[in-house]
Amino acid sequence: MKTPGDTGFAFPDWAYKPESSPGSRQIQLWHFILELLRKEEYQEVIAWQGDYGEFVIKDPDEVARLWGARKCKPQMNYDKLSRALRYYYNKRILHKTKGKRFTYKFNFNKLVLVNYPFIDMGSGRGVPQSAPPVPTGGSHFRFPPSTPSEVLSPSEDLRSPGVFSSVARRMARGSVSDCSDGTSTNSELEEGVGIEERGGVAGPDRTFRGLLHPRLSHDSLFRAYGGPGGLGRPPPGHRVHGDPMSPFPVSPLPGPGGLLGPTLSPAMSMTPGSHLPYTPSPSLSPMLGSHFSFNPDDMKRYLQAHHQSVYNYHLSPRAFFHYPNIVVPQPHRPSAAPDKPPAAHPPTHHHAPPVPHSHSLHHHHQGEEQHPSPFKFKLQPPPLGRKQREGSASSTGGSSSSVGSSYAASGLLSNSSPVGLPKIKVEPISDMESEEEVEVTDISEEDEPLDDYDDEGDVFAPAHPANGNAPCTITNGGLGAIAEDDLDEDVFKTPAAPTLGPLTPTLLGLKSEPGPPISPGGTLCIPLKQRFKRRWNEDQKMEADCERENAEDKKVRAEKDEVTPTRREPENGEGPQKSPSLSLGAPPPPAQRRASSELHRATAQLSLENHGAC
DNA sequence: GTCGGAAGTC
DNA sequence: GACTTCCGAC
Repeated sequence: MKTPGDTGFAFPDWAYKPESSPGSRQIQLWHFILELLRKEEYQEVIAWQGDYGEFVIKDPDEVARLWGARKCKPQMNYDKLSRALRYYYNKRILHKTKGKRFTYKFNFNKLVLVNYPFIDMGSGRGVPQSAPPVPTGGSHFRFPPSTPSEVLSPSEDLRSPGVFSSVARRMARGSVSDCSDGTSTNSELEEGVGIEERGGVAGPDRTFRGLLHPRLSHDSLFRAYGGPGGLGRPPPGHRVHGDPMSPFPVSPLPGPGGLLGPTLSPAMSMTPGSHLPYTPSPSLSPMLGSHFSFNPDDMKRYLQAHHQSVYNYHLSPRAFFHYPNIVVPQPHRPSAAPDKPPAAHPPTHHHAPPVPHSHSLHHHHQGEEQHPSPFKFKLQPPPLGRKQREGSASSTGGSSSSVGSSYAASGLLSNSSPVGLPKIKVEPISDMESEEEVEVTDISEEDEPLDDYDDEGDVFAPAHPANGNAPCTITNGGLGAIAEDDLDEDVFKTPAAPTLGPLTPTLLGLKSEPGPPISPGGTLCIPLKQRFKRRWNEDQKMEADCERENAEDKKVRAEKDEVTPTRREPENGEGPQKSPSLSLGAPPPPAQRRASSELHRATAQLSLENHGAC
């Protein structure tokens, strides 16, 4: 059985520290697992096994019990604990080793990133105090050296908590539970770290500093990996080509028996293909060559890229908006570099300027649609939603390739997309607006010709004053969501039944445009033109009827006139007093009615000219 | 044994 | 947010 000391399977100290659990003041399960893994006394309970980062829970019940003790959950059992572990799957912190019972594998990529939310990326986000140094600017990201003697002086060896294996050995004692005393969530580990740090660096960011001794230069730190030739060259025997299991284009981790040995975090190499769906970054493409570089800039770029891959499981453009210089290659990894637009990504583009943050991009997007995006995106299009699939099936244009090309060409889901491009769902700012967006899309598809898509606006939406582009404006977040799996179906599908409510104004404004608007009172407000037309039809019909009646009337009158020739006078006098159209029961003489119709017609025309609409 | 949804807790 | 609890499905 391997012990952390034997195998070197030990994580950096930050990984064991509860405060390195972002967003949680309590110890997290993966921390606890690491904690157990590093303690020899629990080797019979849980231990590293197999591939790097892989561990097996030898005694599930005991692990559950320990976990329950730590969390003061006496009812804890392996079923529950394993459920918690399974939640790590989605977080890419852990994954299951299939076919091996009780065997899991850490994804160090994720752990690094979780604990290195570092990359400032211009967002102003600070590095957590508990986080180790990160490869930004003057900081030197450091993975644990293989042995203290390789890199560190004896004093450094003693002081640097970065020498994980030695630390781990010394740490492997004491209680696991913090439930009883409540004084420490990581008692013995913190104790150990504290011991070291008492002799070394203290302070709120002691871990950070502790991991990066001031005396350690970048060169000295990475020469261990770079070999005698300095940076960029692996030592003899070191694997040169990218380890598919490694987060690095060329793994800093040697294989078993490699030069660096297992003192590197066991999980560093962990997550292969499924978690590394692409070559870290084309901007690192020089690293794909025959030498590996731990150049901090390269590291930074790598980690930036990987930051995306891990945090954004499906290369959501939402995140790439933060790092627009990152071009995500298509699956054919080796050709990633040639895929790059040379002009946009010259080799000298390594030292990319600070990438604009999402906010600035947002701004940019809103105000400068006419300008081609300076950012080069090469993102896979989101999976087609149902509606999209149906649409593409029925239409000749809008192939999936055009989706991709539209993404790649503009870098933004630009409204300047030519007709024929697939209609792009724009993620709303809120769920509520999502509903609106769906409506907008539906409307535009069904009721509006493409010509009506607003070239000036941000979305494909009918150019209608009631539309109101505000909710349709693409935000960086909104755009990003296009590629989000979880949104794909929801966003693209046609809502079963539009729910009125807060959406009503927008919906009505959009949907009702072709039809008659609804008056505030709820009655249909028939357009004036239509009303006059109806009136005209009525008049025409009435006129025909009246002429028929008139014929009979004449006949009757002729008969009556023979008897009472003066009876018609008063009847004629009633005519002007009654509108012929309002007095259907007693129609005026034809001439009068004709004059009335003419009057109506003239009135209608006049009204049409004077009034625009209802 | 493993998985993941759902609801609940803190 | 990070589990915990329960549970049905495979």
